[in-house]
Amino acid sequence: MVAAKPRAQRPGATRTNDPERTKADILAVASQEFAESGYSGGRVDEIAERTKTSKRMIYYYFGSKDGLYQAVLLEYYAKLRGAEAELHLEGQPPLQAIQRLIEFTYDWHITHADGVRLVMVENIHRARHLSALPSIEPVNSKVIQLVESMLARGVTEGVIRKGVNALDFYLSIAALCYFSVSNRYTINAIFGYDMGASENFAARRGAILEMLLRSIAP
Amino acid sequence: MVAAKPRAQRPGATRTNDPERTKADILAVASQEFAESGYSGGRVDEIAERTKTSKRMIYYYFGSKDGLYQAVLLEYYAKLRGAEAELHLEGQPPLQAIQRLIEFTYDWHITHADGVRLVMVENIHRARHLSALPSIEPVNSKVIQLVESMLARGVTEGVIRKGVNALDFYLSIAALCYFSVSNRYTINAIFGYDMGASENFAARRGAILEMLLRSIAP
Amino acid sequence: MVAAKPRAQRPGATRTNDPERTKADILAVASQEFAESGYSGGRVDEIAERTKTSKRMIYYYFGSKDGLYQAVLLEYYAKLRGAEAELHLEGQPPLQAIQRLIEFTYDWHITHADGVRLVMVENIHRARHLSALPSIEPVNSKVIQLVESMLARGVTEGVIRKGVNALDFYLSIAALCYFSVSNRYTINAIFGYDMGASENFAARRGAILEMLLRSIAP
Amino acid sequence: MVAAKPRAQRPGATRTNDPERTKADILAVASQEFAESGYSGGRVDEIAERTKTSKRMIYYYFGSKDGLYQAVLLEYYAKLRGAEAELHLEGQPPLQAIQRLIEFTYDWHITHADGVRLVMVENIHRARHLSALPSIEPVNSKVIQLVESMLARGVTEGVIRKGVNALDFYLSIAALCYFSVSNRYTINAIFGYDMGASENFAARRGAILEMLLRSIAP
DNA sequence: CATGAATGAGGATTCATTCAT
DNA sequence: TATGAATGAATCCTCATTCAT
Repeated sequence: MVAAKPRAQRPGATRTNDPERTKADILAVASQEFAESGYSGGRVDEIAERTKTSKRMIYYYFGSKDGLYQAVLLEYYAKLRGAEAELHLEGQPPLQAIQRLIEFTYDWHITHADGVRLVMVENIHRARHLSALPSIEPVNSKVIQLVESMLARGVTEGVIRKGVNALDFYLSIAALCYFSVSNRYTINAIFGYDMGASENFAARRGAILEMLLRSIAP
Repeated sequence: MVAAKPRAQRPGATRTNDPERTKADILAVASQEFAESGYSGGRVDEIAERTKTSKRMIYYYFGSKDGLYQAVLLEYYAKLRGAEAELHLEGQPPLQAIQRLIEFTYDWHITHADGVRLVMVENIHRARHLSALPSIEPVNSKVIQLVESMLARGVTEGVIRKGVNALDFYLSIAALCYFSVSNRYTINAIFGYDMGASENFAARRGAILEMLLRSIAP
Repeated sequence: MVAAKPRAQRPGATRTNDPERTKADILAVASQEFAESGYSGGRVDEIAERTKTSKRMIYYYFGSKDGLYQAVLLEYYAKLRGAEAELHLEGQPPLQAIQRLIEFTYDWHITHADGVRLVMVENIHRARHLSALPSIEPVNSKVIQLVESMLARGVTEGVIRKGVNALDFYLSIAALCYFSVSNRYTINAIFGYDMGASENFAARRGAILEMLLRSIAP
Repeated sequence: MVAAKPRAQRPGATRTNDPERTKADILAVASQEFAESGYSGGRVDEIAERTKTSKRMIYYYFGSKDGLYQAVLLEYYAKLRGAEAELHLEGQPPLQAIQRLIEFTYDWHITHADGVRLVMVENIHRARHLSALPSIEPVNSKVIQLVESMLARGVTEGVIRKGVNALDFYLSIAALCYFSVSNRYTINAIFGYDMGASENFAARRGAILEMLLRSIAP
């Protein structure tokens, strides 16, 4: 007949027979889609189309759009916590460790814009999906305790002033690093400055680092 | 002949015949809806239902969902810029002016969570609607120049260190104040600390203020 | 979570699972609807209701109202060209072949009033949909070349006068046969003569045939 | 938002105050609109916008979309009949009169494509509006009687063959002339020949004339 | 495991028409 | 006579999801 194109699947869809690969494939595409368009704006059809498998598999593996989105979130946080753990800050001198943490946090956000967008989306939804996660263990972070011990050591060593609250300090690190990515577009529209442009990376990184370190100096 | 005759009006519907009120009513409801559910998740039907008028009027005045959303954005930014202008920071001593700006920015975000959410939504859309606004004048801010002159005066007076970049400094203010609202839910889910809870307002406000002021101290 | 679960199917709805039948069913109903009410006047809802399937399937198979209408057009022209090809005029004596073509054309239009109406509708739209058809091949006709060769043979055999242009002659055949159906209603309203009434078929058919044959007689 | 609208004008203030002009203006725009988009496709809003007056006036003068369309139809037919009457064929020699009628009919259709389109639209609607017209007198034509008398005189004078039916002959004239305009677009799409292009006017006009005259030659 | 067909319930948008002034 | 505001009822289209095989 004519232009009747019922989202048919690709004829040569290779039957993977590798559930883990299939799931990872779906997850990767879904992550992009949700990061790009939000939860409501994300289309299951679209995800299915860009996936090597069919739409039915999404439901087979993830149950629902909601389930898929949760899986995407979980994967993002697991990856982030994994990277944090790799830092091995415990053994390092406090100031150096703190500097490393700030730089890592900045670099992570800059290189994981999609993740930042997922977090934005999730906050729009008041962390509904995150809270509904069966196990938040992979999401939980020990970073606060870590910062606490680093600050304490720094105070002892006389390189950090007394009275810095670890939670407050970490939230400030997160805020400053996150904002560069999260608000890139509105800031650019209003102030004509693209925080996300690569030529501005280093400067903004330095400014954030300096501000944070000065704020805890003795 | 093929007569299609509209019925009487909705039972309790008051025919305002006051376009400005009607538009303002729609805008207020729409602002809530988009802040709550995002652009894609926001429902025109829902907005119409919570409005004194009908869905038809939304299209009569705003043309489309897109147009309505743009109007909502514009209104938010106009309100923010208006409030900024009311501060009259120019005449004040530099440190005091900066403190005032920081406090204002923090308070504004805390008391305008819906606005923060709109900005989040708009960033998800890469500021597409903001950029498409016919007149961005009400959106543009002179705050950077203001900060610049305050910093300069502070340097002259010896109360602020040299080398602080105005744009960087303002972005940091914005980041720290914005984040408290924008990421309230994910932070709470992960760290068990509610940045948005009223009992934490003052503490976080103080921490931010201290950090920012220390970072520019001589 | 936000589960939206479709109910059971329509009580009497038979799930065909036979795409070709489903598509053909939709096409048949749509053809009637568009012929009856035009493109703008044709209602997708109405088509869906008279179909064995649901409105959703129209979009599943044809993508849009436009796509459906195009498919209807294409089907009509394919049918017409198919019928033309069945005539096998090549082997027949020229005058007989021409007479056969005229009679066929008249009869076709008389018995395919809906098709004529579709062509009217399409001309109102300046053949926009026809031109946009991805494959116009089934629409293209070889009838002009056929008429040309018949006229040539007729001239050689001395039964047809020289100087008759094939395209002009065929357009006249088409015009005379088409008009009987296309303008049936306005002509009847103005002259009180119903070209489409069955008791007038034969007379009009004879008049057209005689006129056309006389016009090419030597 | 915009400033409040001015009050209504005082009765008798400067205004058009020329109902006939206003009506004619509306009618002209409506004629174009309906010819372009058909009855269902024609938009009252669109007509109002292109008119010097407001939408309300359309309803004031014509009552409804239907009434407006009827008025448009009536105006077209009145104009056509008026032009026919201007021909004064009665006094002329029969063949010359017939040739004049054919040429007039051809030229009229070619130069009144919008009228042809209105007739197409009306036939799609099975002349429903034409039939519903309160007075069809302006629509009725005496052309058949005219042709009848011309044919009769031609037979008497020996320049026209016996047995030509006046109604049939006139319908053929109409068909051939009308088709050039009505089916311009589909014919062009299928055969690649633009009957409506000015460079093809004369040729098609000649072909039609020759065919019609030959068909009634003794 | 896999797939293509199928679907109910919305979702945004448009239309002719009337009302208050 | 004139107009801007207002509206109910469609109208086209989309979405997440399930069924038969």
